[in-house]
Amino acid sequence: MREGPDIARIASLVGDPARANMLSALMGGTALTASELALEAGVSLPTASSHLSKLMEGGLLTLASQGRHRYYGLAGPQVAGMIEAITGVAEAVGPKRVRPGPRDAAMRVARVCYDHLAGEQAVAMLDRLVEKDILLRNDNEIRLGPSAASHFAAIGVDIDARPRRPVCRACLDWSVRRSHLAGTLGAAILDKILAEKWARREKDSRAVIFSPPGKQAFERVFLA
Amino acid sequence: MREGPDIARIASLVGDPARANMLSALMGGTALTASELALEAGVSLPTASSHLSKLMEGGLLTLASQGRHRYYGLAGPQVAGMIEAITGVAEAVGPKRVRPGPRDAAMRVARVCYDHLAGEQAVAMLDRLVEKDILLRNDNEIRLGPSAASHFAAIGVDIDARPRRPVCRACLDWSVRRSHLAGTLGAAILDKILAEKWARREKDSRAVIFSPPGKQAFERVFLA
DNA sequence: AGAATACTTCGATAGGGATCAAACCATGCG
DNA sequence: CGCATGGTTTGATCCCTATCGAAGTATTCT
Repeated sequence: MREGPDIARIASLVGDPARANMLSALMGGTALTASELALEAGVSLPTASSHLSKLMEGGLLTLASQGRHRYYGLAGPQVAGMIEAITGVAEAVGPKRVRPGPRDAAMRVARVCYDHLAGEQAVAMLDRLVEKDILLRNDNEIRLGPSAASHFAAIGVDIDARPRRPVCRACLDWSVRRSHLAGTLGAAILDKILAEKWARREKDSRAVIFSPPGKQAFERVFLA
Repeated sequence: MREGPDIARIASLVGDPARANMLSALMGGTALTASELALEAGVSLPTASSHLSKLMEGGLLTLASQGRHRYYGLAGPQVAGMIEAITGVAEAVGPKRVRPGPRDAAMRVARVCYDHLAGEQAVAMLDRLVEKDILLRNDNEIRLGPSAASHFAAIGVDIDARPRRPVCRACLDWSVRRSHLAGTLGAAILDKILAEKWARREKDSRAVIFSPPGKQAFERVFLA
């Protein structure tokens, strides 16, 4: 018998599909609420809550209460590194590499990340917004630039005046490994894209499909 | 719902105590047989066998058949890295740091690693043997030096002439994070230590306790 | 060939944990 | 204050899997 650090305990925490999904969702560095995580994991709220207590007790998560919202986040970079390592092995040994079908390709280009846009398009958009000093970025912190208010007003995107969660947030893109824009502004932009019918959501998938004219419009507004 | 690499599957493989113990035991880089791993994990042979098939199927292990012996080893450095990462988190969040009792201290000094000696004493011994060119070490590969035969004959340790497993092998020490000597030679030396009654095994523990004169004898023979 | 060793498969059991519905707290809004 | 919303707790169900004994297979030793 072998003692030492209880590695089985930690691994079994990650070993449940629901919890694994939650942890993956948190890999972006963005803290999420219990409901969001329940949605992400595909389980009911009580089940998610139970899982979250276990992850908390296991020391894998931190909790930040803001009013009636409780934001769960990864406990630290060491935990993130562990998830990374496990993900790496899973990718390597998972020869279930069904050839990336059209939907997977579409997912890389643009998809929904809970309430905002992710994928290559979203990464490019954030790059451009920072380049034009509309947003000011300092590592993972993103703030509105001086011209942000007028800019977003001009293109018809509402900036939440008194938001309950951050307006801007960097969220690490799973496929591109670079950040895209989350937060209420990210959500508002996705709303705009869907409202203008520049793109539609694929049924039962997170993929977001741009129509040809929609793509042009999006690029003119956000990538110009 | 979230797709991507099946991280829960991999994590749950590590998440069982028996399997976690096996994987920890294999972290030294030394491939072990099913019986050895069963012993290490504290389960019966059939149970161990079942776990090993699962680990194999999960792609975490490799199998090298040598006659009626089947040596299981970690599938590669990526897997080892993952175990390392999990171990790191487990150590960090495990505030169960009961102050190291006397048995734990003894474990650090000297303990049994299946059939050979591990711990500070064992690490020091390997260092000294390499320093004196009795063993020749190249990273994780250890060979007998020219004077090895006469040296070990002189101190009464038999070197297996036609061994079924390697005579020398580097095994990473859990507590010291440096290598000690495994293989048939490592086993023969442990035999010698116990036969000469320089030390005794603690009951129900891997700790090895040297008597004061035994310690002197050991140091004269192996650390001089 | 026969005995012994190393290991796996089969079968049955038992226990743990994941799940959800419903009831229960807590915070914010009007 | 009440009502709605976000979250947790409780309780009951059910499936999954870890476990071991016993029997089966393979390889080496004599």
